[in-house]
Amino acid sequence: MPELPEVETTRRGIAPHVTGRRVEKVIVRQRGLRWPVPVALDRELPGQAIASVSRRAKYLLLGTDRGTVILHLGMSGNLRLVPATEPSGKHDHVDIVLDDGRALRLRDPRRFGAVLWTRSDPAGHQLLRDLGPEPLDEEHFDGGHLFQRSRGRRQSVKTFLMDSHTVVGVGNIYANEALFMAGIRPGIAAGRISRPRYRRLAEAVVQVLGEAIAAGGTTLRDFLASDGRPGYFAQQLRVYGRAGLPCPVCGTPIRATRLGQRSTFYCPQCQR
DNA sequence: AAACCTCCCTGGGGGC
DNA sequence: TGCCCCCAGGGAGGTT
Repeated sequence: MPELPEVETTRRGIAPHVTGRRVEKVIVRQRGLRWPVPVALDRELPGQAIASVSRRAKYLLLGTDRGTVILHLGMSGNLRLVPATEPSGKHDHVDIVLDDGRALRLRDPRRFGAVLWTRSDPAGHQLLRDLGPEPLDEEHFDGGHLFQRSRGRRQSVKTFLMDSHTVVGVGNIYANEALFMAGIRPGIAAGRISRPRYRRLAEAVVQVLGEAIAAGGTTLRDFLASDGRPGYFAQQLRVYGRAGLPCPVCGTPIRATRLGQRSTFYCPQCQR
């Protein structure tokens, strides 16, 4: 499941190979992703040089002089660099063919991903403009930010943390992990958590995302880095998917529950 | 406004 | 072996 670390792993993998390359053509085999892949992409991207590969939240942005490709991996997507002649598989929906004989290939079995094209500043795009701060941006994300934003909120702290208006890029896996590391029970009302505890939570978010990026992301089923290799962070998960197994700190069996329609895992001893 | 619900999609796994 | 049903999940968009 691509969360921020998986998208960042992908960005780092493709950036050196893609930056400065010219797009030869765009092949769209399946236009029906989360939103239809716009025809303007096939019309306007070919001939353009890719000037930058950046990330905002879980969106990858390929910048050119003429516009920006906005890419989202959804829940099951991966983006790999392959020889352009490599036969496409069933769920290989879009190829961006480069001038060196390689292609950026989007595979996304569940088709929750997106490939969009915008001619104007992507930061002002409807999908990006209302997003909260980047978790790895020390200037805008810290415990004080979480504390301030959560005042008066009665929703659970886990749901609050996964809301992209609070902070971007923290999906279900890393929300579970960060709350464990901070010793906070996921179901507690966001507005009732103290400033010091939010400082610990912000630190845990930064730590777990950093660890996951260092491990190349988490591969549960579909995620592959741009070179086709899986991420190895799944082996380091402390609570996610570990219902009934011993807590890595105290040995108490991990509990599973649901919050906001999402599977939730916590240690009843370590998290209060 | 905040909080909750629904929907998009496919493959894998469990039950029978 | 095969069928059916449920579940996973990001996040926009709608409803209460």
